[in-house]
Amino acid sequence: MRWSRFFINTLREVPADAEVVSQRLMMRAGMIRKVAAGIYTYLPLGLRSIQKMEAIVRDEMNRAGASELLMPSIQPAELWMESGRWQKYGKELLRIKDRHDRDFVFGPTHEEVITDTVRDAINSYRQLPINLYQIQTKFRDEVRPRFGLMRGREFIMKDAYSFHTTRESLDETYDVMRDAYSRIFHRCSLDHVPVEADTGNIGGSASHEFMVLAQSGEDAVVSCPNCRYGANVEKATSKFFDDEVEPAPSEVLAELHTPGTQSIDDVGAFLNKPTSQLIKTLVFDTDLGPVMVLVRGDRAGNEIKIKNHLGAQWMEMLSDTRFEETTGGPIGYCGPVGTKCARVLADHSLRGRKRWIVGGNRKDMHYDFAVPGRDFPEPEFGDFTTAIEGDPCVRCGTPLEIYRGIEVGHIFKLGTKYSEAMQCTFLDESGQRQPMVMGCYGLGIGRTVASAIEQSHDDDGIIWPMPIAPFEVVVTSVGKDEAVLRTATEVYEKLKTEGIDVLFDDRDERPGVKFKDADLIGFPLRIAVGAKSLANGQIEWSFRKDRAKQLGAPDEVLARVVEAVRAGLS
RNA sequence: CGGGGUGUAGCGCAGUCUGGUAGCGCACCUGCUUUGGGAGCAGGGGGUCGGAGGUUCGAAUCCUCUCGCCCCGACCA
Repeated sequence: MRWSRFFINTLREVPADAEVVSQRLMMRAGMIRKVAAGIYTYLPLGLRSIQKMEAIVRDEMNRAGASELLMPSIQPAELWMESGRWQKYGKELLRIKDRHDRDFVFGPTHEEVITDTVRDAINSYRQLPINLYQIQTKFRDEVRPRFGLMRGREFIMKDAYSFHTTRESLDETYDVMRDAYSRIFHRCSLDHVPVEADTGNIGGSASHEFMVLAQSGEDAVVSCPNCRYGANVEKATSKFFDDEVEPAPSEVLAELHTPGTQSIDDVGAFLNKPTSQLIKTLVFDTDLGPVMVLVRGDRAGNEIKIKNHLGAQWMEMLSDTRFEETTGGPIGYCGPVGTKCARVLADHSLRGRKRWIVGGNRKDMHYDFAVPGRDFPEPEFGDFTTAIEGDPCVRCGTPLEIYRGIEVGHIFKLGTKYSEAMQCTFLDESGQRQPMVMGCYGLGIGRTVASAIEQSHDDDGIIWPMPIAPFEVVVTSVGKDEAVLRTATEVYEKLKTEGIDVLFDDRDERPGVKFKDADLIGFPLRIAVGAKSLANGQIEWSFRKDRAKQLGAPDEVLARVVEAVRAGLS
């Protein structure tokens, strides 16, 4: 491809709303263009990277034994009512009506359609297991889209769904898919880690997320440097720590006058105690009624863990306006003694605690020496806080590390949630009708490409991993000298013949402009043909990542570049 | 959904307070010079100032309504 005939529009100035590196560079390099909030055009350069990513994913999915199909992006509401998600999914689900006023959705995911497809086509255990995937545009009406392709509303996703007769069969496919995911990210040279995850809206039993490690990641993951335990902090458990437990110097519940101490830090400062010695009380409104959660004063409650423990459909922090009537005490002085909440939970870090300093449910008042079971109902203990750096690993006790990551893939063992709701069944060997056991496997195509940029760039632009670079090589002609143009053209043609993805920068531009553009777009390899070195029969080549220039005769450079591309692809 | 901002040329911005011929930089076009890391000079094209209504002799500017977008928070694969 010749640059002069290709559609590339690089920007010298940074669009004002670009927040993260990948978004800024993709916009500047002319890969994407924003059309509306969270909705982008993939310009030719960007599309090439997207398509290369898709090709890698297809290759690995096919290798893993999955069959590609393509489902509609517009789906009838009936299917979503059948699964129950028409009610449950919320505003993120884009609902639309057709001319007959019938309800449809623009698919954010495809469990319903695939389950509908499979239940019609498959009736016998002989036809199972089966694994189907598609690469397709989804729409999720995110509250706040941001970060370009990393959190768009419209995005391209690979989603696969597997159907089985048994959980063991699902486990096998799950492992095969997990390996396929690792291969995919490995092929893109992405520094990634699979972690245990919460199943969220999709549901199911086990689930892993694939995280690309990057500063700009929206998720935090814990990782054990010793045993490789990894988990999203939403989910991560750590051993409970039974640290410096103070004995209670009194056996009698005592009132503590604590004027003007709204926050846990205020109380700690007033009593001259570290907040870890205090107990923080959180109150949530849920569909099961108000729930009180007690955690160590220096820890943050983890709403996902709490919600999962309760089995609640919805849950949110109790609003200020309803606080007093619900708990019987003012905000800032809430505590379990005399509470109106039906259920009281406590984080397992409090299990061995002897001295409980808690809110008094009255303004400017706390209690000291409170005893669970005596002064307030014995709480339900469990893991209700978010793990932090240095917590002991749940498996081996080693201090955990915390990283930021971008969730590029998420795989789930769904079990029979959808197959039961939608009667997707098969007849087993004994003629018994059983629900199929399902798995589902998502992978964000655009997000993966963006995360590659987050991991690999410098001040001047993108540094593409070879397999997803829009072009593998750029040939830059320097100057209008006839011999230069002739040699550059020959080099370009020969690379094409070798099957290399090469862009020939044949524009009538100054060298500086061409080099800056090449660095910005980030072609892994560059060949520059200029009059000075050509006078000695030499041309120049360099890698984008270190820019170290090497000279050689054209045929020699060609051979080296072809070799470097092949090495970069394998 | 709550709070805060912002909308002026393809991109980045000034002008709005104090109403009076719509500006600057980048990009684009023409010419000359220049040519190994985003050139210089000269000339040029491009705007119903987000939209609707109002006040006024006169509105980018003041008033009312509306829409889009951005940031923070809450929420969420």
